[in-house]
Amino acid sequence: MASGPTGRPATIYDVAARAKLSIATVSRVLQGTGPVSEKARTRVDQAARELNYVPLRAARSLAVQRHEAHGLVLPDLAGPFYGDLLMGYERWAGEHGQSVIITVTHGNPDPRRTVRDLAGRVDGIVVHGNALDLPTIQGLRKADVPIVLIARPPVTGCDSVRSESAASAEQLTTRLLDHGRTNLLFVGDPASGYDVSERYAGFAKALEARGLRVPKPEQVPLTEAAGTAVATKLLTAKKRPDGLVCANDEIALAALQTLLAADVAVPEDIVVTGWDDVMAARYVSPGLTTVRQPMTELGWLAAQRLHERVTGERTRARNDVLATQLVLRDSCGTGPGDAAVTE
Amino acid sequence: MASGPTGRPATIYDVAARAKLSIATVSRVLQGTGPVSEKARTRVDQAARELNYVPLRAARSLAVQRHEAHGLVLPDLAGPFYGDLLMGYERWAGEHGQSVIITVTHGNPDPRRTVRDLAGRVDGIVVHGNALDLPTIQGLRKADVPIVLIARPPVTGCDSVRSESAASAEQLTTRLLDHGRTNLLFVGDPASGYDVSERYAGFAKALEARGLRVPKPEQVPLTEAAGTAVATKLLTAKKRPDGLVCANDEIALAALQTLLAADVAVPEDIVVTGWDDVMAARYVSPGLTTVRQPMTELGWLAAQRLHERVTGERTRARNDVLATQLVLRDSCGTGPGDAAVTE
DNA sequence: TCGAAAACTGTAAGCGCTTCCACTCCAACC
DNA sequence: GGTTGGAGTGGAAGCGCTTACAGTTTTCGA
Repeated sequence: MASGPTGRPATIYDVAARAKLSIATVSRVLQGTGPVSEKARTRVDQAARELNYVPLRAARSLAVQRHEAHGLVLPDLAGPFYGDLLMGYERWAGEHGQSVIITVTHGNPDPRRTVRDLAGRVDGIVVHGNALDLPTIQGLRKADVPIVLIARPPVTGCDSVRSESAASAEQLTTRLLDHGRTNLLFVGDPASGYDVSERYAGFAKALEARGLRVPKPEQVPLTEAAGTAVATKLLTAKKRPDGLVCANDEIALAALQTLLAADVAVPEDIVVTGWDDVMAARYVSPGLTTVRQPMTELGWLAAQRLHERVTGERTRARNDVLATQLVLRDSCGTGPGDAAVTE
Repeated sequence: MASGPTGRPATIYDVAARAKLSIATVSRVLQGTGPVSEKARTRVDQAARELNYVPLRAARSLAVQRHEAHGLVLPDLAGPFYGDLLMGYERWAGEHGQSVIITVTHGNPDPRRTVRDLAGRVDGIVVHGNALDLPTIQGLRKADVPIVLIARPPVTGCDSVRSESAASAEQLTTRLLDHGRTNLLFVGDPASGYDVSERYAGFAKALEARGLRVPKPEQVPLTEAAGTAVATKLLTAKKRPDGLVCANDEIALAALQTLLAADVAVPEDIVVTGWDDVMAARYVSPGLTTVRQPMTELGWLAAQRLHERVTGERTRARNDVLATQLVLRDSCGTGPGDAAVTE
């Protein structure tokens, strides 16, 4: 039997009737709240099983004023790291009985409306990068929606978690300078995200520390196509840079490939670095020097922070910054051999 | 002002009071149902904005007996293709006003309970691969939960979508045989998933068609570590295979790398093929011959199929099979040069 | 000018759960 | 033997929304 007497899905009333108990007792058995006799417990369990009873969460949510669900708003889902982020998030959520509802804003005609709708079915929202603009986030705050930001500058009243970017970019750049590079180019648009802007800031800081002029970044999207295009352009440039500090691995890999195909020696003529440590970074040769972010931990932590906010166990905003890891491979010309930090 | 008069979030009553209208009219304005005067519309819109009103979805779900949400149950989130699958799914769902709730079963102590809970908050469920065992799926069917299966053999009463596997595996294997390979090994455990078992079946069929003995598969997990291990073992084997047909790119890439590091020539001494066409497959050299699955379309289609079921616009089960694409690169020794199908 | 239909609005009855409160037992204690 | 109190249970009031139905006003044709 798949349903209640009316043919529609079984409700708590059907279970109560079958167990010859009140719905109050059924609820107590099913939720494990309040005292119930052993007899009641078995009768309810059996009735529920026989009726294939599935409690309607909407009714419970309405009654307890809690959804036990988190909203996760991402700009996109392309690339490997969103998977890791999600994995970390889902792990925490799953272990703590929270559902995760994901929403992608890229390509969405009306993100504000979508997110408002989302807010109505979750206890709090996590926003990654520029999935949402600031006014929208502030609008949610006004409606008292708990919010956690990932890879975004802190906003009053919101928690945030991100991975450290500027210092590692500076460290990476300094390392290239130490090994004799004099004409570095940053590839990737700092405006495409807070984390990217921080990477450029670190890059710039390293140059400034040496009293070097800071070149304008190559403001291209963070895609393989852009990497190919930039590298191609450089092949015919008058004064070619001797190093590319790329905003992510996609750019770096495509550029690297393009340079090699044109018989430019990497790392001898040009060094190339990326960011993210995607799988392909380990498989190209020369191996791509890059920076690994703890995406899984980031997701895990964001879930935890949001839950603290939802339950009210913490009210002061927190801004966490997780450490990244410089991964030295051959593409930067300083090899893992003399590495300060290796993988 | 962020909330109703009581300090708690604003409800439809608060909006109605502020707009000096009944909640019925407010509902009609907000949902765009029924006739409403222009004056009412503006008054409601303004009141809602001033109160930062966020409709509680749980209440609506309860009233309309519909969640407007899909559940997506995945075994895992590691690897790049879940991202693509999700992207496709989310795209369809987003365009049709459906929320997506994801659940990962791998590592979950009590998947049945988790999924039962999920069933209470969605209109239907999509299950990928062996995220759930058959009894659990049948249990959901008994409770009249619409179900769509991805990468699974069809189940009575459920829709399914998957990508073609056996024929492309056969085609790939045949190609290797055509080019003189005589001792192929299938690497990856067919028991790890229906799609993998199909790949092995296609591999076997190609061999049988030539009257060749079908070797037992190397029953290892679909990971880089396994690829490395298998390759390492082969290095010292008495009779080394002259080709590895790997169940996925992870295995293939790791094996390829290991062989090259040991000075085994690929493709001359051993050919290697993978499955999935991950990004790294394009960046290794020799490029990895592999099979590309339309993951995004798979997700997109699954969402559509589920929705058809939920709305009842279709009641007969459908089993869709999407075409895959053989991607020939240098690792299989037959190069893109003489390719029947290229990328 | 009247009447019927159309346009608009409000009342109230749910949707399926949780939980406060009241009530009934019955064992344990003075 | 009466009192207390805890365990177990049921009645009933919501939670915030949608919508059938009824009521009121407006419009428009005859």
